[in-house]
Amino acid sequence: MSKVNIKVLADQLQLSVSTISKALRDSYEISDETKKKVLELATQLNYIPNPYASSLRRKKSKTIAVVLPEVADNFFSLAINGIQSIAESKGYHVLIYLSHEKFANEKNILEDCQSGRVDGVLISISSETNTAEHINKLQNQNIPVVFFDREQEAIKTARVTTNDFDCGLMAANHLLQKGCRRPAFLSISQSLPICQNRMEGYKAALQQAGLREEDMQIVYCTDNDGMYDQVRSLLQAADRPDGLIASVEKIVTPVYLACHELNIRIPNEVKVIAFATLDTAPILNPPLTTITQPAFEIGKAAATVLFKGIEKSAFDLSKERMVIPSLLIERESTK
Amino acid sequence: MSKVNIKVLADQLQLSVSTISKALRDSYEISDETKKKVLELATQLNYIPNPYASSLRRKKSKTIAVVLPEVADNFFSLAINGIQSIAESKGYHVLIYLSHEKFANEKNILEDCQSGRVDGVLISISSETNTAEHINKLQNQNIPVVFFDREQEAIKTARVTTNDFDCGLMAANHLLQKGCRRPAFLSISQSLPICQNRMEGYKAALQQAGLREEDMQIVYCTDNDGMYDQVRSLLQAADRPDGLIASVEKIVTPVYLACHELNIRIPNEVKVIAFATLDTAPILNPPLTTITQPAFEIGKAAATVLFKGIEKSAFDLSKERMVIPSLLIERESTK
DNA sequence: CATTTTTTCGCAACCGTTTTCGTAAATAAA
DNA sequence: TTTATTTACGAAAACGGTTGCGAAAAAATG
Repeated sequence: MSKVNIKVLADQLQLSVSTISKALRDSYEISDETKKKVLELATQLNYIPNPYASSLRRKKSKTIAVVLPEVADNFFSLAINGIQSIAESKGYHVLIYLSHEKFANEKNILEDCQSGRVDGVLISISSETNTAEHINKLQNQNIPVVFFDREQEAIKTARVTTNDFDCGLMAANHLLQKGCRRPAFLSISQSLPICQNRMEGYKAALQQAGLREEDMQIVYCTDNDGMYDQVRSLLQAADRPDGLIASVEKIVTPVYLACHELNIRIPNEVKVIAFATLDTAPILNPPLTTITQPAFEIGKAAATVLFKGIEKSAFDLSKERMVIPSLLIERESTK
Repeated sequence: MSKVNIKVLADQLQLSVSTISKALRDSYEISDETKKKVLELATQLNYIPNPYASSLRRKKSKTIAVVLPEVADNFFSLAINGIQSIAESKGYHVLIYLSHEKFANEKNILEDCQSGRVDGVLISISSETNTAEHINKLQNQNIPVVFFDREQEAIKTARVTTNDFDCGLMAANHLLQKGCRRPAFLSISQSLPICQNRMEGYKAALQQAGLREEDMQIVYCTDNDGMYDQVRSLLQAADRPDGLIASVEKIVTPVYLACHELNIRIPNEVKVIAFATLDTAPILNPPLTTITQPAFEIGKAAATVLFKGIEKSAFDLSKERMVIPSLLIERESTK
């Protein structure tokens, strides 16, 4: 209701609008005396500057966009936490956009990001995304983009990921070491580097162990709803695997449910390891061995490097590539 | 780099800036012919309007704020999903702010929201919040505020919650019916209505069953990190409860861990029921009986009513009070 | 053909803040 | 005292759209 802006302050203090503005920004051009008067009246009248007017003039929005496939996922919500913590400390605001794993959505979102609404973009691409143009367009507008976790390989910019290949290797080796002879790999996308790299690690481990390519089972659970059925039929097959690697968190519940349903005991009949940051992992039945990604740290690191790109446009993001290792936490599901 | 704005379009088409603007907004004042030309050039040059310039003039930001205690919680992330789905359909953008359960943070956030940055606010208050002024200030600036889940009772505005009292009653009755004689209630706040209401339901149920006030055990787990220890010492006490009601999701893991650690079997020695939207509930050890809140629907409903308040300022939010019931899903933990 | 109405567009103010530049007064240097 | 410099402020033009109003041209009406 009050609509108190700089003009109101100026009128009441018999000063010019520009003087008020400078006083509020603590300019050297203004005397300490008037600065104090301005500050006092400002707090008294509860003056709050209009960010959009400021953005318009300064061409800085003090806002970043976070684009992700979904938010109901522990990895992503922890990453948001990390991002938010950095953004807050920098005085930035965070817009959240969800692609719901659809390329078309992601494209629309990035298009909007070209408007000047945001100073930079943090993105974890959708599982459908396998082209780069829509991201390139953003970069052409001089809007820095940083990938976290799910990157698009063709784009030259900073990325913060975890050691996916190594973890794929570790996960598979862990299963082999625990006695699995035919572990399967459950993926959600043929294009996502995280899935591909984890899978390559899996393949490498199996190869080193002397298994042939045709003995490796890789199942793509692309359909979110059909996941349970896919896992179920995999476990009902004659040559069913004796180990499962869930490449992302959301595969865990279908896997456990299918095993319970089919009376397949974990870890006796099938061992399970999952890439997940589930905090319920230790209380599952049985407790789940996880490759736990440092989601919070990834978010923080990605935001930190993004702000470097935002704050000095000379900064070359394309050289930045940070890998924060995940941890294998052994629990009952692979005992 | 391109910096294509309305002026560029105007120059290239030998038209005035205002004509371009009106054409883009499909004004009746502009002929179909020129509209077409403008649209064509606009798409050709990849013109994207500056939202802040528009916001400044029209005094509409097409943006809402979502203020919540934390995002790494299934309830809240699902609620965000619901909110986002409505916002997206309305062409609105969503700013996320986290209070981390601190009143001071929440206050700062809401202060910023008075700037004109957002057209409305959806909030689930922090567990520390027990005053109303900071929210009132927002309303005085004519910025509609809607509560979801965690409301502040002194504020007159719309709220979307679940049937907390009934669920507290249901939860306690369920335990009683399953044979518990001394169920305890685990809360996180003395001021949050959700906790209070659920607790009142619990008390009512126990009273109806003939238990006296002094036989009711109510434990406040306010410290996030100390939760495990608190639960542990509760379970080590001589008069330890034979049933536990976790009033919020994040209490679940500490409870299960403490029980496992102390070798207290669920449900034989202690039955557990929790307010939670955990999708891992069915695969916990043992599967967890939950009061499952309709988080997504609450988010959707809250956003929907907020937009009513935003779109017509005549709309009286204070009368809106929607209660979306939760579901008791029985599983092994209370068998 | 004169007059009224409609169609189509441009001018200019405006949203609230920032910033360049000019200038009067105060102070310092000559 | 005169000149140079510093201090402290104001006027006005941005930033990129939006919108009320006026007006010329075209169409409709009498």
